[in-house]
Amino acid sequence: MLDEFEIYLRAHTHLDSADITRIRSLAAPRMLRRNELLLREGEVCRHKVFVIRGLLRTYGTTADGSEHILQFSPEHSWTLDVESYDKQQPALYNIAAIENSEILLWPKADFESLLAGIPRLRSFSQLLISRNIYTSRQRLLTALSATPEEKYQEFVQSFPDLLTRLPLHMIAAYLGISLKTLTRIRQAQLKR
Amino acid sequence: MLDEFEIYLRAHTHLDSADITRIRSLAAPRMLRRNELLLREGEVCRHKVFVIRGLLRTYGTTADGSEHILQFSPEHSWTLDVESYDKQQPALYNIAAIENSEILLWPKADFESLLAGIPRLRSFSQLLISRNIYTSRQRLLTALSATPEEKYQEFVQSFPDLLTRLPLHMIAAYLGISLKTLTRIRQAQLKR
DNA sequence: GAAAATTATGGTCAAATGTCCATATTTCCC
DNA sequence: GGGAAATATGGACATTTGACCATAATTTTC
Repeated sequence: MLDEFEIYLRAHTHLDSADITRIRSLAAPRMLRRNELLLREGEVCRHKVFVIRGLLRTYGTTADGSEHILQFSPEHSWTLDVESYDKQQPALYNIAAIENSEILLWPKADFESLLAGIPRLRSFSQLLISRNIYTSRQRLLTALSATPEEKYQEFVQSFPDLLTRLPLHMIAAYLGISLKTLTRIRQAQLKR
Repeated sequence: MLDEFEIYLRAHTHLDSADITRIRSLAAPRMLRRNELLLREGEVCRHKVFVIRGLLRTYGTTADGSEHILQFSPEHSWTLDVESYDKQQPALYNIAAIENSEILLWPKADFESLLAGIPRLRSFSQLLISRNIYTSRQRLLTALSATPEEKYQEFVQSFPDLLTRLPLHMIAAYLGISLKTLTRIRQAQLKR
C-alpha cells in the first residue's frame, strides 16, 4: 500500500514504483510538536525534509530579537536551509513547526545518492528549485514595491488556505509589516 | 590571444582552453548604449548574457509606473530573465544598460548544447545559480527586516564600487525606499 | 474544567516616510 | 561649446507606520 508521500511522488513525477519505493525507504519519519524547532540558527542542516502533514516556517532573527519569516512549508512541500545544506555550514535561519507536523528526513548523503542514481528525481528536483527562484523574485519585487495593503492582498490570493491556519503576527512577519498595520488593513477592509 | 571573457573563465573555472574557445565561439558580441533596453517586459528572453564591460540593471515596473530594481549586473557578471529564458515565455522584467556596455550573447539552444557537452561548464553554472539563491534569500530578509538606513549600509558594504557609478534614485529603487529617504540618510551620516 | 498562554484588537502618540515642489549643480550629447 | 537632460538636495506638509500599552477573546495544555 502506498503511503502519502508515495502518492505525492506519483502525482507529481514520472518516477516508477521501484524508484519511489527506493526513495521512500531511505527516509526517516519524524513527528514535530507545535513550536518545536527542526533546525536552529547556527546548526548545520543535514537533511532534506518533506512535510507530510502540518505546517513549518523558516525564519530569521534580527539583532533586536524580532523574527522575519522567509517561507511557510505546508503539507506536501519540501524545506531546508539551502545554503547550510549545500555547504554543510551553520544555518542562518531557523525552521520550526507551527502546527504538529509529520515529516520525512533524508540524510544529505542518501539523498545525493538518490539524485545520482535516478535521473527523473534529478529533474523533478531541478523543477522545484526553478519554481523557488521564480517565486522568490516575485516576492522580492513585492517586498520592494508594494504597499502593506497590496502585500496582504497578494498573500490572501496566493495562500487562501493558510489564512485561517496562521496567527496574524506571523503573517505580518512574513509580509514585513507590523502587526498593528496588518490589523488596521483588515479593519479597513471589513468596513467596505 | 585571450579576450576578456576567456580570461574570466580561466580565472573562475577549471575549463580547458579548447572548451573555453568553443564556448566563446558561440557567443555574439554586442554593444549597448546607456539607457538602451536589452530585454523589454513582455518579450521573450532568448539569450544568456555575459557583461564584459559596463553595467546593466534588471527592473520591474508597477501599475503606477514606478521602477524597482531587482539586480545590478556589472562587468564580469551574467544576466537574463530566468523564468522567461527557461520557459521561453514573456518576461516580467526589463533589462537595460545603465552605462555603455559590451556584452556577449548566447542563443538558448547553443548554450544548452554547451552545457550538455561540457560537464565543468555545467557545474560552474550550478555554482552561480546557488550563489544567486543564497544572496536572494539574504536580500529578502533584509527587505523584510531592515530599516532604510540599515539597507543602505548593507548596500555600501556589499557594493562599494557601484556607489559612485549609480545615480541615487537607482539605489533607492534597489533598496525599496524613496529618494527622499535616501538623501536624508546620507545627510545624517555626513553630519556625524 | 480551569489556569495559563496566545491571539486579536484598540487607543495614543511620536517618528519615519513619502509626495510635491523648487532649485542648484552636474553630466550628457549633438 | 552650449543647450538639454539628469541629478542631488532641500522645504513643507500630510500620511503612514510603528512602539507601547491595555484589554477582551480565544486557544492550549495539563
